[in-house]
Amino acid sequence: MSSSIRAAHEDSILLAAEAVFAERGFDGATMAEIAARAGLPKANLHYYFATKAELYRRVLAGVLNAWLSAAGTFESSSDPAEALGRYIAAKMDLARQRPQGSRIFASEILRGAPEIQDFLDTTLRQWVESRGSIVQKWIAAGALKPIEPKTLLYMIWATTQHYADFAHQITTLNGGDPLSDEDFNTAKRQVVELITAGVLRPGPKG
Amino acid sequence: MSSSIRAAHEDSILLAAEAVFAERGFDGATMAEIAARAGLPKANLHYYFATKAELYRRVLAGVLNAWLSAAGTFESSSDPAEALGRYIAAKMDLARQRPQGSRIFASEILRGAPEIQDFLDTTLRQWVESRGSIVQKWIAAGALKPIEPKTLLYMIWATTQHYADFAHQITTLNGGDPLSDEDFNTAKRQVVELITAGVLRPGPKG
DNA sequence: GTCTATACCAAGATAGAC
DNA sequence: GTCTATCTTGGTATAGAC
Repeated sequence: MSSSIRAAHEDSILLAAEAVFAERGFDGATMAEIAARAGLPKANLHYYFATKAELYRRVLAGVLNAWLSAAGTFESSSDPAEALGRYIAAKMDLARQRPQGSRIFASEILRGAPEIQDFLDTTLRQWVESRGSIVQKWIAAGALKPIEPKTLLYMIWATTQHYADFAHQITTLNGGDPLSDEDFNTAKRQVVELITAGVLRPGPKG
Repeated sequence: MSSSIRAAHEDSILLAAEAVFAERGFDGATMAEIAARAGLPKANLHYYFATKAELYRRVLAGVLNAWLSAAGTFESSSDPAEALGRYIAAKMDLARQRPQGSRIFASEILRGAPEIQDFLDTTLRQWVESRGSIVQKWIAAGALKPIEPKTLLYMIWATTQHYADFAHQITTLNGGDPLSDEDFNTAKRQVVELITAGVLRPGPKG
């Protein structure tokens, strides 16, 4: 490794930045707090990342990568119920394992997506088009009820991401304790069942 | 009216503040921008609202009132399908008519609800408990599939609020144009059908 | 190549004018 | 009672030291 100090410091800064951006949003986050969590003097951050916006973009890149990874689980190969169930489960797992990423994404959209408009216009749009076609195909085959594919996708995104973005509210309504693994897994199963039961056409085979 | 100047200025400030807080979040919003939109010199705002936080709290109060208004449509009187459908429709209408309020609420939860923790702990918690009991009753009566009531409520909140909170993403995926009234009403109908079809027990009567 | 003292600016709040 | 010139703070970024 050519410069292990740089690599190590960049890593700890990115880790700290992801946490702070998730908790405070872009404007609420301060370089001082990120530096403190990274264990570095605040002025030092600007040596590794020229501006706050650049650091934010680097964090966002990691978030979008994780999103794409989960998005890849939506496959046309298997039957609709299995494909949808797998995708919903993957999105629930992502919300559970990387809640900070989901919150940063939500915050970015709320602000009008100044930094990820390109991602929305290209990658996301193509993904929605391709998966929308798959849903249309399933509908045409009589496996799903007729529905605008985007309505289904939005419901899946909204519901799964809610467990990350509104975790604070969920915790409050859970008596102040974060959802246990057991409760979360129950929710995951019920979300999968509720959505699939809602869209699957009740066929002759039941 | 004892002081119409005060009343008029407070109103325009609150209106401007709601828009700016929704677009930029608490930290991103500036008194200068709020003042500009309200058509007042910036320093003047502090005469009507001592601090930025106080102005924010006043805006939040209006947002929570609108939420409560929609929440009141969840009634135990009618049958489950009708009650759920009515509530989901009311939440969709709220998201359409007051998207800024939904965004401010989302942003506040993302930040850990520093200003509305009391609302979550008291009003919201009681509401969830009472409506959860209704859902439990419907399940016991065999009208709904067995499900944790909160899972259902979270799905309704997440999906309906998504149309306000992620409107920018939805617009992008709609080719750059905001959803038309027609498209939105179609989505509303499909969301109602999808969720009710997902939770209603397929009874002998069909 | 790595780090820090310092500059500069924007934003919220106040003291005091009208 | 209404409004504004001014202060202060805290935050990003830089110029320059080690």
